[in-house]
Amino acid sequence: MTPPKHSAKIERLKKRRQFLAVAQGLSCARGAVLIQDLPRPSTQEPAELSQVSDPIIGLGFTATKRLGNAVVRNRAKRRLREAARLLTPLHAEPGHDYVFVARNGAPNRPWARLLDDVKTALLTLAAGRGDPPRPARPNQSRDGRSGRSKPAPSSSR
RNA sequence: CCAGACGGCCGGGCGGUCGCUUUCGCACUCGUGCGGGAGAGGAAAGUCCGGGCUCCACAGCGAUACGGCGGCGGGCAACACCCGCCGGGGGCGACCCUAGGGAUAGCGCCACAGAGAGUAGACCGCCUUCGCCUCGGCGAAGGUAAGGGUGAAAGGGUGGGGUAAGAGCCCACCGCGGACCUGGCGACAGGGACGGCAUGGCAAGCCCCGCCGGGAGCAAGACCGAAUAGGGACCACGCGCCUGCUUGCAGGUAGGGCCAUCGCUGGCCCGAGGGGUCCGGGUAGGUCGCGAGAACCGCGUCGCAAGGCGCGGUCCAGAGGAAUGAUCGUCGCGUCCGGGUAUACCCGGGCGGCACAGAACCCGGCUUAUAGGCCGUCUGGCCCA
Repeated sequence: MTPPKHSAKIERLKKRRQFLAVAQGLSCARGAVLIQDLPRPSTQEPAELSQVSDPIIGLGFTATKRLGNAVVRNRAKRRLREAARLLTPLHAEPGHDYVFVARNGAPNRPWARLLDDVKTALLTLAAGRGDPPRPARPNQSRDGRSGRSKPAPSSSR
């Protein structure tokens, strides 16, 4: 195992407000997972914030009802939680909040592929190349994103 | 052995590695570490009934409205549940199904077809009389409702007598109603003097009868309670001028602001406050509610059973974006392919094959979903003895 990049404390996001806030940040979809990323709102004074970045990573996990019944949703979130436990010490940015959204295939995608999905998504976000948030009440004009420099999503097979 | 009926049970096993929640013990740098224990279901589901619990409302009784229930007896805290029995229907049978009170309390409805569908009716027919006439029919009047035809249903059925032809017109049996008798706690069953065909179906159309029923729900409810804003009390400081008094308040005024701008006039508003300490309401948030119970497991006993009683033993999830798992190996099962000879069976390999489904305050039920498998009792066949 590679040594962790940092030893940031990990917190769980628990309130609906927190999830809605992170949804305003960058996002990146890879395979069976969509990850949203937002720098943490500073709870300290600006002077204190400037010295060292806030050493906390916030994590949240979501699965919509579209994915399946409660058993399927729980299984998807558990697998994402396990993947996040293994990979966030290596690839996540301290001082950021992440929300892992389960997509189709999250409950039964081969474990190695799911780990790869999470890893590449985290790296893409760390490089600041995620997608901007969708408009709040969208008509979903899908040509609005066509020109963006987004790598083709790895086709799930 | 085959086909089937009913009842009960299980619903992946084992082992690595890494984790989560909680509890106990021990450490210490006091929130972490180490060790031990416990940690989803038969439906946790749907949220359809019945309760516990909490808050709100409420003198008692009756009536009305609304909703629910509806054979009888028993069980239960209670029920729309369960058990046993009765009536009706289905099956060769084991068994299964059954919204099963009232149609002489009243209203309403009975499509289509048909002459007629509920104070019955007469299309084809049948019979009598009369008339005409080509002697076989036609027409008119009347009597009928057996037969045909329509329909889910045609105002009892079958047989006989009777008659011009017929008809409960009369008779027998069946059916129907039924005083009463017998058995049963009862639903009901058996018999039945007598009546003499009057009494069709639908109550899942309205309704009538009997019984039951306050409302909302753990987001119930209780407690703690930050920042900010607002409320109250007290303290000291300050507050142009006038008046009043209950001596810290009220009214007026100088002054200021607004009504697009300027002048005049008019209207409205401000016209003493800020600071400190304390108090109470309340938001975010947090804690409790929260699991020893109509509990579970044995044994005994009563009961056909549901279940009751007695004795002994056990402690059995408590999360909160929501733990109870993730992953790897192996075994088991299923399926596909190839081979051994075709069935049975065996060997090798593949599988992104392994049910329905996740506690959310807690119990008792109901309903619905469910791959595969096990056990028991019974029924109908076939073979052997």
